[in-house]
Order: sequence, then structure tokens, then C-alpha cells
Amino acid sequence: MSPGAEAARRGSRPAASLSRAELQAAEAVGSLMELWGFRRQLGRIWTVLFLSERPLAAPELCERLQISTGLLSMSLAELRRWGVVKGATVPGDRKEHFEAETHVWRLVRRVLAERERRAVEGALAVVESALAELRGAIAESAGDPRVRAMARFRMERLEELANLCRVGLSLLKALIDGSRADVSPLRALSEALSRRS
Amino acid sequence: MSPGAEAARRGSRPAASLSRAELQAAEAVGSLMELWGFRRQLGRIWTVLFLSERPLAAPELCERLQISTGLLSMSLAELRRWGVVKGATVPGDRKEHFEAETHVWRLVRRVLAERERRAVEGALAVVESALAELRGAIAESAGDPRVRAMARFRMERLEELANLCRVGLSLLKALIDGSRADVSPLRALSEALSRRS
DNA sequence: ATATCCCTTCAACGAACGTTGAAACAAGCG
DNA sequence: CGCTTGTTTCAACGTTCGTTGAAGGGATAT
Repeated sequence: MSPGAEAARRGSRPAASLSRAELQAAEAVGSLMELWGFRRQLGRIWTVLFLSERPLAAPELCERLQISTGLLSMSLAELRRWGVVKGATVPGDRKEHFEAETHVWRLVRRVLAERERRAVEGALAVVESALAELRGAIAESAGDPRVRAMARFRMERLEELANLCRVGLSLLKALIDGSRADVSPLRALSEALSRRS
Repeated sequence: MSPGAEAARRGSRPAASLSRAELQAAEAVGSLMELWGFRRQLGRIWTVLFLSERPLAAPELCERLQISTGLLSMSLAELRRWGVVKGATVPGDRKEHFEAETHVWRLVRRVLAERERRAVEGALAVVESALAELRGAIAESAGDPRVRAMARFRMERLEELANLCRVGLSLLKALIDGSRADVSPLRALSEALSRRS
């Protein structure tokens, strides 16, 4: 079929196709963001800005995305906190305008660094504290073999979790620093785990 | 301080330390799972099973985790769907018992393959359909320069998004297939993006 | 068959979350 | 100064999501 057939079939003018494409993409990015634990609107707003040649002001964004000014304001604040959108002043217009950070990989890096890394570090800290608790239990058990055996077993397993965290952290750091990342440590760990069970 | 000092300070017996360590770890894994878009209970349950030498039955899990039988049943069903927990029958006990899949990397792989990959593929499909829509708009515009310029710009940007999806997919595939993963394509793309802006 | 035990399903509740609209606020302008 | 215009904050609303407890279903033993 001819290139414009699809749009023609729907009886829509070219301009409508433009905004339909925009919304489709916004929705796609929004869904992805949602899957990754962010608010869907953050993805939608960023996408509309990313697909716009010039910076856009609030009213225009509200209209295109069909959201209230309040929600837009809050979402933009969060996007700015993540450094994903920045304000821009357009000559002869009092309104503040916004434009998307277009260095996409930089965005991903920032998120990885500030959210995932923090989370994994937190988990690792907890696991290590649990390990300490178990060391204490062994010392206190004063020879009760049931307790000692159980503590030992759990320590082994927790050590595996801790190692997984460490490998994950180094992988994250590799990604963040932009160097090569090698998953073979993960595989090695996995194989070590399989062997034991 | 001596190894058991912490537990001693809290005035708890070694056995209490054992389950405290268990719950701490369960909570840590639960939080991580939550961050990644799963239910927190899935992580908690898996962890308790992972830290247990023998398979556990429902009542024991309910008691340790303080959740209802209904919730446990649903969560276990989901864990089994992900292949993360499997049932086991214990000789002389009618109850069904459960044990954790201990090949942790295999778990991660499965999730990456079935969830993230699907999502990125879906997003890519939508972006490509948006690109098609824009091609149609250009064809239909019959020379209107405003429309054409806008469509062209959006197509460029959408192509960037599509490429990012493709790079992400290949990275995911590399992780899933367990081979090395190189993030340099991502960096190259990122730099291409920076240059333009 | 009936009874017992265990697992699953589901309606209903409550908490958490996203969203709105209006009110407060800030900033330029007459 | 007020008046206008643009932005942020926030209480209230509606929805979604996790969780419970009880009812239903399926085994196995008596």
C-alpha cells in the first residue's frame, strides 16, 4: 500500500498523524517508565518535549497530554530533579518553557547511579548485618549443634546473596562509568550456585 | 566488641537471632523486588525458602512471614509461574512443601527474558508504527513544508528512540544468553545524540 | 459416603497512589 | 500599588493495589 494509505484510511489530515505519532510514542515510553517504577506521566511528558523542535510551555503540554496544570507542574519538578528536563526562557514570552535532555544514555546513567545503586547498596548492608547477627548467634549458642548448623547454613546462603549484590554493584558501576561491562562474573557466580545445590 | 555482643545487648537467645536474620534478609530482598516492580511478598517468601535447609509447608511460611494463607497461596502460584519456587513432597506429610530455586542468575535471566525483553520489544513496535504514521503524513502533506519539516524532525528523534530500544534489546539478549555484554554501543549512541544537540 | 485436611478462589476492606481543581503564591506591568 | 499572568502547593477525590477471611473444591483416609 502507498505510504499515506494508513492515514488516509482513517480519514485524517497529515497534521493529525503528527500528533498521533507523538502520543503513540509518548504512551510507549510512559509504559516503559511505569514498568521501571516511575510515574507514567514522566515518560509521556519527556517524550513530547523530546519530539519537539522548540521548547514548550505548560499550557501546550497540558493540552497535548490532557492533564491538569497541577499534575504537570509536579511532574516537571520531578523530571527536573532527575535532570531529565530543563527550563528554557523564550524571548518575548513570560511563560517558562521546557526542553528535554536529549543525551539519553546520560539519563539512564543518572537513574542507575542514584536509584538502583543506592537500592542494591542498601540491600547489601542489610544482608551483611544479618550475617553479623548470625555470627553472634553462633558465638552465643555455646555449642548447641542444631543452632550452629542452621546458622552456618544461612550464613552460606546469605554470603551468596551478598556476592550477588557485589557483582550487581560492580556491573552497575561499569555501566555508570561507561566502560565495558562483563557479565561473566555473574555467570561464574551462577554456576558456583548450581554446583552446590 | 565480641561476636555475640549485638545479640546479647538485645537480650535475645541465639534462636531469635536466627529468625531475625532471616526476616532482615527477607525484607531486604522484598524491597528490591518492589523497586523492580514485583510484589514485595514474592521476595520475602523466596528468601525464607532460600534460607531454609529443608522445604517448608504453607503454615510455617505464613507464621514466619505473618501473612494469611490466601496471600501465601497466590504469591506461591506467581512464584511458581516465574519458575522461582517449586513444589516438593515430603514423605509422611500430606501437605505440599516448597523450595526455592537456588540458581539465582537463572532467575534473573528468566525475568529479563520474559518481562523486560517483552516490554522493550513492545515499545519498539509502537515507535516503529509511529514512524510509519509519520512517513504517511509526509506523503499526504503533498508538499506543505511546515508539516514535512515537523515530520522529518520527529522521525529523526523517533529513530533515535528506536535505536536505543535496539541497543537495549541486544544488551538484554547478551545478558540472557550469558555471554559478554558490551555497553559501548550505548555510549556511541549517546555520543551521537550529544553531538547533535 | 462422610469427614478431615489442605489448597485455591474471591468478594470486600483498607491503604497507597495518581490526579484534579482551586487556592495561595510569585512576578512583571500599568 | 493593584491587576494580570503564570506557577506551585495542597486538600479532596477516585482508582488501583495488596491483603484478609471465609467459602468452595479436591484429595485422602475412615
